Amino acid sequence: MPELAEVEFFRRRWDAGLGEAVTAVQLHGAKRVFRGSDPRQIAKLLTGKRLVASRAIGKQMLFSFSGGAQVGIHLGMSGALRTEAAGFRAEKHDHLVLQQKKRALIFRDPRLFGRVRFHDGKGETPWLAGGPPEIHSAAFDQRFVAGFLERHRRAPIKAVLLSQKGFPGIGNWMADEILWRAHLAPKRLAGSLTRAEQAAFRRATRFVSAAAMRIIGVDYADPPATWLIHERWKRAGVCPKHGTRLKRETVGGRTTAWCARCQH
DNA sequence: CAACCTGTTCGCCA
DNA sequence: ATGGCGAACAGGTT
Repeated sequence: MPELAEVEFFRRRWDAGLGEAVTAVQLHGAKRVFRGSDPRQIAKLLTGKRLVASRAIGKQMLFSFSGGAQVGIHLGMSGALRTEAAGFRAEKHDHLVLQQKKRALIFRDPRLFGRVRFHDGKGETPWLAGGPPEIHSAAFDQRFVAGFLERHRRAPIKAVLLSQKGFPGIGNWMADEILWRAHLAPKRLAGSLTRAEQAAFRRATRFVSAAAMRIIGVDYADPPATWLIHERWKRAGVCPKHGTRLKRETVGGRTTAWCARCQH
């Protein structure tokens, strides 16, 4: 499920434990999700520490603990965060459980594409350094977007929009939603956009991100019925605007749905 | 049973 | 060196 708005939703679920100490850490060690860090070190250094802050950068979440320890979580394709009552016993796909006095914070990921990283707090977390501007930030301006499109001018716009180095947090459904709203066919080469199209594209990217954060990020509510998301996975999905049957094809390596009448 | 999946990374090629 | 692309990863769902 996780694109930037879903990431925001899951991050907030763990915020229930802000200010409180971790009394015990349970993990299923040697799991793929811990690749790149030692899960036993995570357990050792988090026990007794308070969860003091959290934030998200694109699809990457960062949880900060007293003493400076940082846990980075990426939800991959099927990851989720939730809370359960204190004393919760980890089930099959629960790779990391942080017990607190009043609740348990749980990371579950059946498909194991997600990832848990750990940093002891000395200096910047290396896996976040030097990333692109967040979509909602002032630095995500026309110059940045035009420059990124130019750099990837020979790739389809859909593939470019999925690149986390240019559009942090955008995933497959948001990309289709953005291109539909910007009236751009997914196979258009990124370098072929006119200045006006570039501007519409950036506007749509910001709009879909902001609206999704508001709607899905807060309580996982449904986007308005006028959005493409409700039609794009249906076998016989139609354009919300005029009911034209949507096209479906693999573009940029992912299943892509678009309206040939709206998008050129 | 086969196909499909809201993501990333790797190796190959131009 | 840089950029584009297909395969691989894994398990659940349709």
